[in-house]
Amino acid sequence: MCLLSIDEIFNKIVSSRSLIKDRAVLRADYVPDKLLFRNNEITAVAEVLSPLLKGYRASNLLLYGKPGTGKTAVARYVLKHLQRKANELNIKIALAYSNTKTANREYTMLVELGNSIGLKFPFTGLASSELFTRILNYINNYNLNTVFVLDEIDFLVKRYGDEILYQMTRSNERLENGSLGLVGISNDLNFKEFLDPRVLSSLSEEEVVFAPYSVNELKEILLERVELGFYKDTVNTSAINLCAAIAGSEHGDARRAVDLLRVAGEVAEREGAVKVEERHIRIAEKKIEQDKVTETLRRLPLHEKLVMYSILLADNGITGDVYSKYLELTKKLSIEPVTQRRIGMMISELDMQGLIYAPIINKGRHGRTKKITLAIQHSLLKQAIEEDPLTNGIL
DNA sequence: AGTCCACCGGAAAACATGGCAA
DNA sequence: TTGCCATGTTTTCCGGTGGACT
Repeated sequence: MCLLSIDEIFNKIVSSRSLIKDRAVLRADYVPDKLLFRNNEITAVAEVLSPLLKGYRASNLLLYGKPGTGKTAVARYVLKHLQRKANELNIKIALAYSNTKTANREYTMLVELGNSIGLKFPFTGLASSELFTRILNYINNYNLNTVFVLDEIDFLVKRYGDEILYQMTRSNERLENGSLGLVGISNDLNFKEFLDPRVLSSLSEEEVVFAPYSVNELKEILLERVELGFYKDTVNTSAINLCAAIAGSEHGDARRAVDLLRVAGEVAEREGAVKVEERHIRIAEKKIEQDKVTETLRRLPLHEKLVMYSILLADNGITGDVYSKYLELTKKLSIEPVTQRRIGMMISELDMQGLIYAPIINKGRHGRTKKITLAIQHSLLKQAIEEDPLTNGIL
């Protein structure tokens, strides 16, 4: 595996010219001092939130647009400046941000929001409604004008329904002091259909729609990042163009463009290149895809990993085959198997995550089941199994 | 025309986890 | 502590199903 001695590795790194000057600038969540091409949006958001500076409640606001169109960046940007201004004027406001996709549970989201306005909560054990009541009490007691930014709100709604949002939109009626304004951010343009009309009308008191960046705009954004993040003359112009073109062809996604650029830079550095070229972008494109899969696999719970491996063993198998392989594996590792019903659910989940294909097929006399195949490279899966101390016993 | 396979997927019951209040 | 509660996960139970086969 390891062909180079550790010394050689260090030497190579030291001697190779570094291309990247400031890695942080090249991360997708970096918020620049000046956001390009989003002035209208910034103004709109700032106007909606500005009443806070006078001690009034801010209207609820819905931001939507495709991924990587700057919604999160604009929200954070405005929040940052708002907080700064409030400090300057010595006005007490509380601003909280939560990404409901990474927070992934209603509970975790409330904990995050509570924490960032200064509350402490236990990890588990409380009802969500209890958490929420506490948050409201806190706002009430300290007379805070508050804004909650709920990023990727469509995720929350699709998974857990809009009950919690309903509570939130109604909370101003429960508050005697202070206020709670909501900023919802959604990637999905159709997610409104999932909302109760009462919630929708309240949440979208104001709306800002984010249009995708054009290829030229992407190019400008990349040029700025290159300027800040790379040393002079280390990125080929055609590489930048390619980067912008790739991201542009996928609904003008700036996040993707910046990710591509960073990874390409790393690839080029590692191979000791003098410049980032087009081919580095191509390599980066593949690498990002693979890393995403590896990361998803790594995060999979034990039994789902076993299911994945069972699918590999029973290639082209149907649910029954996969389940019997799975039983063998659990026996080998001497752990308790779960029921086939549960495995069926896991298979559906893995299918939704895009790790496997599991269409239902009819074989007439021979029943009705799912035909299951892996949707990822087998080697990546093997690697993930190997890495995990809980599963490497089955190899 | 009717049977019957091999599982799907909904619903509810059972179990587990962890805070709270007394 | 102990009993209680809410939440989340897994099991149990079971009705449902499209088409190859008789």
